[in-house]
Amino acid sequence: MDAEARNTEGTPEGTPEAWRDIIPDAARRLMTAAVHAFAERGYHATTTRDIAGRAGMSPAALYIHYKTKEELLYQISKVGHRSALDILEEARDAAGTPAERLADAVRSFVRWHAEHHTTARVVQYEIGALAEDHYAEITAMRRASEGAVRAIVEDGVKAGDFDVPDARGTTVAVLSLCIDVARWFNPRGRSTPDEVGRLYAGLALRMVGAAGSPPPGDQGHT
Amino acid sequence: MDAEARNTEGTPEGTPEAWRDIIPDAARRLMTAAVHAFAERGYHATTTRDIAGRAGMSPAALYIHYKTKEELLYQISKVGHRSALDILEEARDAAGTPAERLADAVRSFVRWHAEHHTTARVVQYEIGALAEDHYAEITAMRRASEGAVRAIVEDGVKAGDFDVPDARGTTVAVLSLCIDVARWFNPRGRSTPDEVGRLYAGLALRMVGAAGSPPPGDQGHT
DNA sequence: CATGCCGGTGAGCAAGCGCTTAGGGGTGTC
DNA sequence: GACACCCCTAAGCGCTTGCTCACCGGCATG
Repeated sequence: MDAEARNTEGTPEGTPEAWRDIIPDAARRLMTAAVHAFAERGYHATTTRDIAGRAGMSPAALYIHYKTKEELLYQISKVGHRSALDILEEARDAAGTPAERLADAVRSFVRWHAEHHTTARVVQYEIGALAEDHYAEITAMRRASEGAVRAIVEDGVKAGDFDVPDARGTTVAVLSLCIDVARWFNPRGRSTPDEVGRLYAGLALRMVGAAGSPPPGDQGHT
Repeated sequence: MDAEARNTEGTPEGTPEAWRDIIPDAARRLMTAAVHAFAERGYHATTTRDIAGRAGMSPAALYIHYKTKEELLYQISKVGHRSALDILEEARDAAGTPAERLADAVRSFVRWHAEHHTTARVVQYEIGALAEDHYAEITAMRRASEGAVRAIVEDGVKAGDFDVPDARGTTVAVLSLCIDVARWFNPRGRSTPDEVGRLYAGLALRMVGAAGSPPPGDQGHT
């Protein structure tokens, strides 16, 4: 037995809302089956027989809805990155001080990575298995994500609210911190997605030297 | 062509010092070949023929020195985790204030992940492919790493130097930040391992609310 | 009832996988 | 020269892989 097989989900975590509109039903079932299989074992270690089996279908059924196994990964990556990017762009365009917008971005981005850590793991760690053109497309979305966060950070610097000598490096660090949640988060562990989100929002504010930011975890809606 | 194949190293990054004492020579050549192959394509996508080919040998030669492909991954994981753990424990046991020790830990831990990002990628992202007993052994070393960092953080809290409401969560965040360097670091990118290390040491000090910590990147030996 | 089509299956193909085995060439010892 | 030893190779075994293809039941339509 592989170590990854041990890493099973307590709850199947449901289906991200973004997948509701994937029809027909069989295509969606195959997609969620693929997400769980890819997250547990990795793309290359997952067989098309495994995916089809989880969806309660024969191996051949997969190819009625998807041209190849790689196309399945591509669709998952696209939907996942779209969700993540929406979160960050919404925070970037929201009203409020830079500190509020950064905290909001980190809180919801982290919460997404924790709640949908199965999807997030595939989205963040399996892109290397994409074909060249698909890889380029996804990379563009990732650059857009970084741009959204950097915009908030630079707003804060301009307003004099943040103290950041290296905006680009600090942005990478903040995003990196959020993304890595997908690697270690365990739904049966000590903290809920909400708790991690609030802790991390506070940590991010400290990282950018937000003036008078309270200790991490103390700010928020509690 | 896979996206991973695009992710080639400019310089082959040499061989971590820890591998000097792996003999015979052929075993070491196979090991470094495996590290590069695993880092580029992932464990499951790498074939034994590929590893042997990179080492300039026939596929069968691999099995003279290693029982299985998995044992190769296990040896790499063990050597890599040993190096990383040594770095953190050295910083934990060093003299100096908690702030100095934390900065030192983060700086050298990050530098290791950037300089040896090929090895680090395998060490951090392929452990799921280990067999059950090997996985357990490596997991113990990872817990020890977390313990070393938490010890420094708790020292700082006790001394009144740090302001950390959630020591365990903050420790996870700091370690997570460092580890993720292996995922995004690019030796042909904007920053050197040393620059990232210094930036991150400053960010970590801010995360723990170290009293009077200067802006990240400004402290250090410059 | 006949027809066409959508969404599915069972069987299987060519290729590639991890790993084994029989054997061979170079070197040191006597 | 005979021998043993180590390191390595050529060939290939048994199996799994991603994917295909001939076929079929259920259902709407005329």
